[in-house]
Amino acid sequence: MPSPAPLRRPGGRTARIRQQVLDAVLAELGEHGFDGLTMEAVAARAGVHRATVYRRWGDVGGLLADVLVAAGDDDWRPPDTGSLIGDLAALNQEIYDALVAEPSVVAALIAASFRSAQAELAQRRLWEDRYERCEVVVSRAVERGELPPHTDARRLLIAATAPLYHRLVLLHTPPDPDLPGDAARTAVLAASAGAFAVGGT
Amino acid sequence: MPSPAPLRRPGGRTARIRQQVLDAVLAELGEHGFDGLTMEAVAARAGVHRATVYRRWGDVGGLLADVLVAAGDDDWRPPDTGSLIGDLAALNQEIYDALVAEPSVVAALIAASFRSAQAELAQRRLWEDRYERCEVVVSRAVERGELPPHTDARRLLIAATAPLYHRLVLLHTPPDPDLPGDAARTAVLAASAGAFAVGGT
DNA sequence: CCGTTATTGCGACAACTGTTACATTAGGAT
DNA sequence: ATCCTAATGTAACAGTTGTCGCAATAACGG
Repeated sequence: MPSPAPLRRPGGRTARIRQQVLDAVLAELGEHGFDGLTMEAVAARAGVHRATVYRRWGDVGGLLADVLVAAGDDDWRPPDTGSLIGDLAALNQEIYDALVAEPSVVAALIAASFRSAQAELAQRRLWEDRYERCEVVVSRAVERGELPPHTDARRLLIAATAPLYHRLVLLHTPPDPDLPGDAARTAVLAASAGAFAVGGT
Repeated sequence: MPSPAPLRRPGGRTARIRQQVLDAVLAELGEHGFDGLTMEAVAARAGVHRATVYRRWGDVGGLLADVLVAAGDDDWRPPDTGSLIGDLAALNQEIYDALVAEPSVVAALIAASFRSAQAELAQRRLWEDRYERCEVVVSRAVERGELPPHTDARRLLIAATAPLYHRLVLLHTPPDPDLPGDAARTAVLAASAGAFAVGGT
């Protein structure tokens, strides 16, 4: 006889409460930013008792981790504009918009990844997923003949997007509308010069 | 009669206690990372009463901000290897070493900048100072004829260093010894292609 | 519909955090 | 040396945070 199922009850109330709590987290995040995110406030806004939130999510990091897991369940796809520079510029524009939003939920999630191992792991998985979905941008460019074969897609993508995160998230420089396009153009130039060639080709 | 001096007493005991506390912060940071940094623990290790730390620094962010201010008072200069690629690679190697140290004080300070406006401001000033000192690397390369004049030094430096921070701090990918050199090489290729040209030249 | 029990609500509790008033110490000037 | 007072030490305090045992509720299987 197989083990008679773990006897979990994810239906009805449990699912409803999870949704209420995650919504409350996003709302609190939007209003008070990450620093203002308290277990107490989340529970109150969700109309749930403190103890419930503590029991199911443990701490703020657990809450954010669950939010990140839920955020990964979408059908996002990278832009498809017909050219590499266009795709990268559009992708960077999306990132830019998310980062300069006030307050930025994305920035708050990044901040959270420094305070909780759970959130950090969820964050890493989400990012891995996003970059993997983006690799098609590079393969399409290769097919169009814009790039040499054996181009390291990941390194190219990181070169294109890293300056955005670095300036807006770490350096906290004031937003510059040229940033997305400039970074995209720089990466394409480097790629054309063979900066991301892999193997001995 | 001019105002008779603010009547501060920065000498003797006050200076000594500041040093004790800042040392304690770095020590705690090295042992328990940023999450383990408590006002209580810092005070205890410094042999000072809690109330003193609260009065002078306010909170953890204030402590880190003061550490960052103290960290800026040094005579650091960027590497001078004789070539742009060499300078950037050496610079990136310094950054790499600081970021992969376990535990990394630099990473902890970055994390702190997300939790405290004070620390964030101090961090921004320190970074501004560092990047400014690095601009000589670019001007030397221009003088040597390695780069066209009117090259945007700041954008070049950020393009060279951003991938390091992005991978190691945000993406948390495992350390790769090739990273510093690869990022430096990519930036130089882009620069040679005129990616950072400024003005109409 | 009924019974089992996972899940939540509830309230009390200890531990921790940050503040305050007052006493004590020591820097700096005369 | 002596005085003034800035800076620190001390202890008590309210507010917050996280945990626990127990009662109430509702999901799931029959």
